[in-house]
Amino acid sequence: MASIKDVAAEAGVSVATVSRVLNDHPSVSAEARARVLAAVESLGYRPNAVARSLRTDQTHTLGLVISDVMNPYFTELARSVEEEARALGYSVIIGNADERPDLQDHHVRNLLDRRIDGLLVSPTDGGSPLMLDAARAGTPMVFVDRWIPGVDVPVVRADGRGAVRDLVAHLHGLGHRRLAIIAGPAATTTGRERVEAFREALGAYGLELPDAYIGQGDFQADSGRRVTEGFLDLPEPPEVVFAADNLMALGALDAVRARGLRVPDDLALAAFDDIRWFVHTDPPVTAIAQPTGELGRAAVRALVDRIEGRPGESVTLPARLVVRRSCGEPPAPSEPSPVTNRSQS
Amino acid sequence: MASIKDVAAEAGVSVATVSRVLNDHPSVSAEARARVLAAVESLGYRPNAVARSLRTDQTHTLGLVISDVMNPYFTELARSVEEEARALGYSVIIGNADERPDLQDHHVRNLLDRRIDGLLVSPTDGGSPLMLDAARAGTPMVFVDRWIPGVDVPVVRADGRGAVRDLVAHLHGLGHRRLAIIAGPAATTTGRERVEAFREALGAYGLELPDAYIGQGDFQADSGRRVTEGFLDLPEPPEVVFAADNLMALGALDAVRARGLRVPDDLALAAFDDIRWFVHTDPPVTAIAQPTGELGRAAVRALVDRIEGRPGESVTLPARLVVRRSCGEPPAPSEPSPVTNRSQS
DNA sequence: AACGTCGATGTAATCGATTCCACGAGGATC
DNA sequence: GATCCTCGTGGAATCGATTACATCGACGTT
Repeated sequence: MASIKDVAAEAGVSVATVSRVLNDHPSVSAEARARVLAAVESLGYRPNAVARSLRTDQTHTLGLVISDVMNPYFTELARSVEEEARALGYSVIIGNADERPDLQDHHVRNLLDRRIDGLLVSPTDGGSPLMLDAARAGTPMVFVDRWIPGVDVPVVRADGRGAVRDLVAHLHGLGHRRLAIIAGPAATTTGRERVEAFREALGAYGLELPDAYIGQGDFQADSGRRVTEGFLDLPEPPEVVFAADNLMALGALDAVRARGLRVPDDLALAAFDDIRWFVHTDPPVTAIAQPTGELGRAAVRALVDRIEGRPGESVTLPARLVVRRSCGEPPAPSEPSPVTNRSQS
Repeated sequence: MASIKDVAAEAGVSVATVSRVLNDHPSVSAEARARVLAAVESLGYRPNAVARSLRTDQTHTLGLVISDVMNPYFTELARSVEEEARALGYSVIIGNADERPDLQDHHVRNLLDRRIDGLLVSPTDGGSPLMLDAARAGTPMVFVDRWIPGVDVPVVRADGRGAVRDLVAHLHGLGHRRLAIIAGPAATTTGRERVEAFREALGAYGLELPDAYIGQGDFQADSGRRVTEGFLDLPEPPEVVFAADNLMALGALDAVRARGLRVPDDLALAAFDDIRWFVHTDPPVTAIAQPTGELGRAAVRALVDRIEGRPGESVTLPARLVVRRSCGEPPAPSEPSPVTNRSQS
């Protein structure tokens, strides 16, 4: 692979001049520039990003550590992050923690060793010493979706409180009174908050959230199945379960189906996180939709602001309820299929 | 951030000794080793991977360029790739081409600039000059899922021919005679092969695949919807559509639903790629399942073999048909729900 | 006692870029 | 005509590691 020296030799100039051409510094003669460019072309030269990074101490790379790539929500987040980063001249290295704190640490360490310019994290747990140290040491960092309280790092996330209230209103309106939740890990902010929001919203209707109706999940499908089975075995099973993420909702669907029961007749279901497939499940699932793409983009902007010396602000965007049929009663004409075109009728 | 010099100073030895300790070379005294380790600990020193890569000309990093992160099939592939790579001591940088050749080139260039040790590609098109050059220049490379004919690069993929034959047998057995396909881009091997396998399998039953029943899709949901609408508008619409990937199947489902029609009564549906959600769609979708995880792992092994100077072989694994209800008739007891437990009856 | 060997260590070159500094030529200024 | 910029350029230091080579003392062999 050709290096800058080869280009310099080919063009009959010094490496300094080649470098100047490549980084378009003003003081290079048109003639030298042309010769360098020709040499670059003929050798198929591409600057070595490793060497450049060593010298400039910038990698133009962002690290993104997400909790679970197999979760469509995070996939979409990752995609929007990469898009926005690319637009701003950065690339992204994704680390998948699979909801495991040890793996999360592995990736954070790896990214730090590679001297990424900044780190975007959706923490799996309450925060490992490693991550806290990195934040304290001044690594530009932004939390997205989930965060760690007490750390001075901007947070970009959705506030689901309003949407959860809407959901509970919807459920109450359908006559449901025994409402249960499949919670996420208590070590995560989203795990705790969604339970709290749910409890609060129930309170507004004079309803309780008994311990037996709080199932401990881990944001993975299997836990959703296990918890749902537990609910169904209760002497007085709930009428509705609210899964704190889409994978646990999938697990709940598995459990209900395995018993030969039906949603929503035997058990109603709602989920946090809306994904495309929820439109086509049997029945379509009522869900709380986050502005995922916007979150990813805002997080990148905040991080790049930090990296480039600007403040970098926290952002909170509202989530919204999308009513479908999994809690009972057809949505009336509340969600007509967007593709239906009745203009010619 | 502490460098090797700081460690050397703190331990009272030269940088060479520090480096020897870190790479556990034999000839270091126990005493020196202890002092270095203590200094490393107290400074929280971590070697700079950028500097190390520059010197050793290895990054211990694999590039993975996939066609579409939002496609669950590729997500699963990416996950297994990362897992196996990690086990072998490599990290992975993922580039998402979004089925766009220009984006694919962007990522390949970026990865090459970063001097990744090897490249895993699932090409979006017939092969850009950039990728062909890289292969010719000796960059360790392996194609996964899709490939480019005429390039001397190992290919790791699934052979769907047998499964497609099984599918056609199943459809024929259900009485379907007018079978259509939503094809992938002709520029991709999987795009072409699936059509060919389908046509061949039909031939075995004396059935034709007329041009009108070949819809041109691009592996994205929207194209599946568009093509399906076209099929439904035909004077003689097909009885079955076979989508060449899961996203186009999702689009087909959208189209059928938008018209107020039902699967499989009005139109039967089958898909290439099996994903978890297909169990819970309305109706559950009959699909061809690839051994995705095994493909990802085999691809990494082949690539690492190449990188480390061993041959690195092509691998072809069989896909298999998973019958559900989207083509008509309940699966009889052919696919009992795996969770159903009738031991106590 | 002289020599060779071996183990532990340090010095310095190197990887491929960027960038500070010095230098020479040419033009403007007085 | 001397002085001073400005512009274009090259030389060399630098980033943080790895590693070939040199050095030196201790020890074993004859």
